[in-house]
Amino acid sequence: MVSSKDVAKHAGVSQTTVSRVMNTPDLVKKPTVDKVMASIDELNYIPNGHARSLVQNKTNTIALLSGPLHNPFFVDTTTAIVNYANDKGYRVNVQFVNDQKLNEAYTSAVENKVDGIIMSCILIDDPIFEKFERMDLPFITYNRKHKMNKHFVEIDNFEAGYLSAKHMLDLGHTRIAWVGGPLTVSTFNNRYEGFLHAMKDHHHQLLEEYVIHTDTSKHDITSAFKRMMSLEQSPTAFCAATDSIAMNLIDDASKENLIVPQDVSVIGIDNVDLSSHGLIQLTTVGSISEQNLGYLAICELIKMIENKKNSCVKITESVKVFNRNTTKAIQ
Amino acid sequence: MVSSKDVAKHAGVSQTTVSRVMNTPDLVKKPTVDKVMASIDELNYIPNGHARSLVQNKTNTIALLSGPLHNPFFVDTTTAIVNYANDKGYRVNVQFVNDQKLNEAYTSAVENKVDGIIMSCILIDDPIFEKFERMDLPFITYNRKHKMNKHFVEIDNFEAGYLSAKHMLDLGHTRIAWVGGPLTVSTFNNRYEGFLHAMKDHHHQLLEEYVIHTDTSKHDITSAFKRMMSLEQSPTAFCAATDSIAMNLIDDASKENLIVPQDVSVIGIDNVDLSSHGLIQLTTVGSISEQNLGYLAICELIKMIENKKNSCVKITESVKVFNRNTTKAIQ
DNA sequence: CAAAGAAATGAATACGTAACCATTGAAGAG
DNA sequence: CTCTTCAATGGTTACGTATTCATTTCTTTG
Repeated sequence: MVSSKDVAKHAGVSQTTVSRVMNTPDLVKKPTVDKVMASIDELNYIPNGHARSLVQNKTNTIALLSGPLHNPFFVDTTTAIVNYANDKGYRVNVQFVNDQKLNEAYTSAVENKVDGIIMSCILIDDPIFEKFERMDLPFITYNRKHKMNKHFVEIDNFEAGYLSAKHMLDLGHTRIAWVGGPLTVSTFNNRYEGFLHAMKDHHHQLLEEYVIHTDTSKHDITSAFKRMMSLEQSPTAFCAATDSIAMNLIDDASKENLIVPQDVSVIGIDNVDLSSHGLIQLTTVGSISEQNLGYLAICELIKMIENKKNSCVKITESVKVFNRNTTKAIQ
Repeated sequence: MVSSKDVAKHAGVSQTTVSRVMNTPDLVKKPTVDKVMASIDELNYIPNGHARSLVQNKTNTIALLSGPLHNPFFVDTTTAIVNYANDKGYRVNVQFVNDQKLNEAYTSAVENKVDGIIMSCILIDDPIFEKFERMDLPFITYNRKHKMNKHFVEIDNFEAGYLSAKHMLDLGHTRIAWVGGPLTVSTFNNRYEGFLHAMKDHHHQLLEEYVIHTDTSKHDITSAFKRMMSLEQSPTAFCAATDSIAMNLIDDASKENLIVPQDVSVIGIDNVDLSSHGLIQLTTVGSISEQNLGYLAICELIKMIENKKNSCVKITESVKVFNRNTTKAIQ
């Protein structure tokens, strides 16, 4: 492996000068620069990023701990995050984390001395939160948040759940189901709370069988759908906690030869890019500004890294219903 | 920052012993291990991956240069690649590369001294290919391949294009269009060749206006679609070079109030996960084994890294038509 | 023309780890 | 009891860079 010392020898200068040519060429006389550059080309020299990181204590790398891409929400956020970070000169280490392998992911990120961590996957009372704070390692969560209520970007999840239920109630539905996720996650928790609150505000009694908190796996969602549809009084409307769940439900419905929205109405939350696709046209609740949460978060994270400002980020985007073709008034 | 030297001092041993406790604890007496571990816990010591990489010349990091995630093909492959690599103990640096920023992506990967590179985005006669070979840096391409015809995993693209056209011909279509991508990319090139060959084999004359090689952007595909549909004799069947293009075409059609497959038939290539979704049911051509190309590629890459075997990987998966609901016989 | 200051370069060092070689002490063989 | 072997540990160095400080050379100015 050819190092800056090799280049120095070849060019007849000191290693220091080679380093200067790479980083602060203004401090080096023109002919020297040319000489060194020639040697660099000839020897095919490529600086070693690890050596640099070691001495500078800066890696230009960010760890992204994302949810799985089969959820289109994470497709949108991952794209936004990686592209913005790359534009700003940061590499991104991506991991798709299920809640089990979380600790493994944390340590991998920390060992690698990343400059910052951006993640969706954090539990409400995850102990890692304090660790990061103690380590003075910039980090931010998007979509989910920690009970400490700091360093997050989210949509107004309570309001989203509320609007979701209200939309169905306004359409005259009375048999309204909730298909959500684990309540240990702030997102699902708050959306469900909003849903409940809307039902209560409209003096609407909620059947216990109409509420299922899945583990968000396709399999679990399908079995939830089947269980509800086999009830004597099956739901006519499904409020899904995410667009991903909504799309799974619609898939399930179509495989049972049910037509959406004629037979059942489905509404999601997130307003994922895919939801506006011609074939899908999912009615959903999403940010009014239509700003990508991942984008908002990575902007803030990079600000934190570069300004070293400790200002505490708390962003909650307002939401509205995007009325498309998967919900319909009951006749 | 607390280093192994600090731990050593705190535990009253040498730095060497601390290193041994971390890596080869069998060589250290039990009480010593315990003492050191206690210090590690107390001081909150975390080893520095860069220092390790520097001395070992091994980073446990792989660079993934993927196409953009709005193409569902790359959603599937990225998931497979990242998860498998993580399972095997490798971190993955992901970049979503457009063909312009390719060189930037290369150098970022090389500077970071990754253990290997896995990429989709390579042009047929990309000079980077030889560079990697000269550097003795393990790498593999998936989906696309280089003219050197080495280190790749692909489906039988020629056959895929052939079957795509044949499918439409068998359904009785005569006005068959091709919507593809840049011919500088092996994938598009070979698929188009296959398409042409099928047309020729069936003595079918191809109209020039029925062939458009887009830049694969949504905008470009839409304008291609509009251009063709405004022809006096517009196509009744679209062979799309990828599922992503096919789904865009279907989206365009629906926005012009055309019904697929009643008004126009559309077939894709890739058999992306999303294509079997209940709402989409895209007819497409894909690998018979239904193995994810990204998975196949990352397996091979890690073998190359760990065995240091120079065996030249060439995998071409056979294909078949997955007949779903977006194509229909002409009456 | 001398003094002072600025520009250009080099020598030495630190970053944190793993690996190599050296040393110590204990156990076993003859 | 001595010699050999082995287990356990420590001292030192290398990895490749950026940085600090020192030195040399050039330029400016009174």
